[in-house]
Amino acid sequence: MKGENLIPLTNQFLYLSAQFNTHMERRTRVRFAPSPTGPLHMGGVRTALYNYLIAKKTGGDFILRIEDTDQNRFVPGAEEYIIESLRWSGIIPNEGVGFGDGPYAPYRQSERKAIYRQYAEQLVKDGNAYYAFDSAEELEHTRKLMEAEKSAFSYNGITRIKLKNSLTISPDEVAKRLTSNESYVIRLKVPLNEEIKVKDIIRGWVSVHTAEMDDKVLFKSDGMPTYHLANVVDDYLMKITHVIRGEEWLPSAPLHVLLYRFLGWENVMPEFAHLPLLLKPDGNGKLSKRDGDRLGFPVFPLNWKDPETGELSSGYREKGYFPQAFVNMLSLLGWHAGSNQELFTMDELIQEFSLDRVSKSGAKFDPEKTKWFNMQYLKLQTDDELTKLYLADIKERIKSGTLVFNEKENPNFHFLTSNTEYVKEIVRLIREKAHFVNEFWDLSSFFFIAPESYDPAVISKKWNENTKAFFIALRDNYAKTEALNAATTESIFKQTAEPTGIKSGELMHLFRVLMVGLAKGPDLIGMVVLLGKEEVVKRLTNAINKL
RNA sequence: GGCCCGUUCGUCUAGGGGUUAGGACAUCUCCCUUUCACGGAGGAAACGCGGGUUCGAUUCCCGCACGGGCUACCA
Repeated sequence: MKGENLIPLTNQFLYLSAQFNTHMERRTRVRFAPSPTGPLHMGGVRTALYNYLIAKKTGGDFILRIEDTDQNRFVPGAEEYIIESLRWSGIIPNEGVGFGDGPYAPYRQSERKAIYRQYAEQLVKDGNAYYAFDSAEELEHTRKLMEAEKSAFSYNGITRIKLKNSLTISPDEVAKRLTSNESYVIRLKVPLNEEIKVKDIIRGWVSVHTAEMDDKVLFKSDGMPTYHLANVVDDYLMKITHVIRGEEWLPSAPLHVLLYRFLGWENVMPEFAHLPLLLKPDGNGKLSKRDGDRLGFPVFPLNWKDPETGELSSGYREKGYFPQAFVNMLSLLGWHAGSNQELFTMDELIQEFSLDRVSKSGAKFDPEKTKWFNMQYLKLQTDDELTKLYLADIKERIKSGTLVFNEKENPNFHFLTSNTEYVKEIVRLIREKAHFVNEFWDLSSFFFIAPESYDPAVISKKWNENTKAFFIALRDNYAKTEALNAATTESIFKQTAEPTGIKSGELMHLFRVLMVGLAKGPDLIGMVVLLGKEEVVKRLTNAINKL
């Protein structure tokens, strides 16, 4: 964010365009490139979001590419999960797996398998890579041996001359091994004594000496490329202009720079931006699946059921979060608009977002603030929208059988729970008390189901012969009234209360408990009016008989 | 261990050579209210440490400490 990086991305881009013809007229193209090894983590959603925002801001393209080069780690359903997560979050790629093919299809690396080999072989031909025949077991053995001597093994410029590869074996022998069925990998030949510099939009220049780098495998013995090769090749082929990814990739960025150089693509190399990590709320370290289970908040956008263990991990969607709240919260984990604004629509995010305001340090995730965000979005909904959501929630509760009640005591239950107007009135009374729509039920179940018990703390303290007499009188007076509206409800209450000499606050409190069973809830008068004369009289009678 | 990255209230962060170091969540107090929330007002709360540079450093530089990431034929 300092020095040269002060120039905003877009300006920086224009600035570069003026200097290099190769950058001229390059349309912004970014990609989100997860591997389908499990459910998409919320940190992944944030990465996707930042990519999306940059694309939209610059009128460019946002691509979803599936990096499934590791056949061993494939998890069924993971790809669909990724697609569904992005869709729910409103982060919609305009090209890629699940979102329609663009001009660079296919977007699944396993389907691009044939493409990578030629580049790996080109690298070998140019002397920048070599065949290596050491088996995984042999290398593992060496690694263990050196570990025992408290040093680390690295396949690099020093060790490669002692290992089994095309640099140490005669060309004839190599040719023989290649044509026979012996398995081999292709490794990058990292130059001996060089400083590799990577320019990162967020961190500035990062440099690493080649002596610290190892000869990474580019092409595996199963015929698949590794991440490094596939990533660079695809980014080049798909004309990616900005690589925006998690910080865990920063250490391998110099390797990627080397690859661009050796492949002759340095002039169209994308710009890099390595995002700070999302950290667990307590202690330190990367936010992981375990933390959600342990601390009771979702780490994933959607529910996920592990196909092997059957273990269920909860998602923001199923917990009742609005996708907009989820995205808004995510946007602010590591980015700041520079103003005091915290609530952003997606359009506003597109407008305001820039990579040079992304912070460098990891952000501890705060589940509490996430709830606050959801409440803010709840407030933004209309009564009608919330009614619709509440109705759906009730239906779901009935369907799942989590809602139990006495059918005889509540003959109107099904009528009430499907009465849109009635439910809307309830929503008006309780909406301000909730952070989530799924809290509505607990805040208002008494509108559908008459109380069967009464808060004992209040009853034992305030229920006596005098108050009982009052409520009998009140019941009778209400029964005699035409209808209960706010005015009559209140005036009759007062008229009845006055002669008793009991504080009306006390009586109100008791009245509430007799109506709903609890010592808390929405406005009492509003509640009574909504329940209606008949129901109020019935509930009073019930209470008088029971207590 | 090695390499790389980072470090402002408990948390997310703003800021930046001279500021009463700002905001938000959480927390506390008060107000609103029959209650619970919501809302409003206010409070407590931070520049990791040591050296430089400078008239002056939280801000710039260097060390250290601490934290994190990477160190696979995983991404």
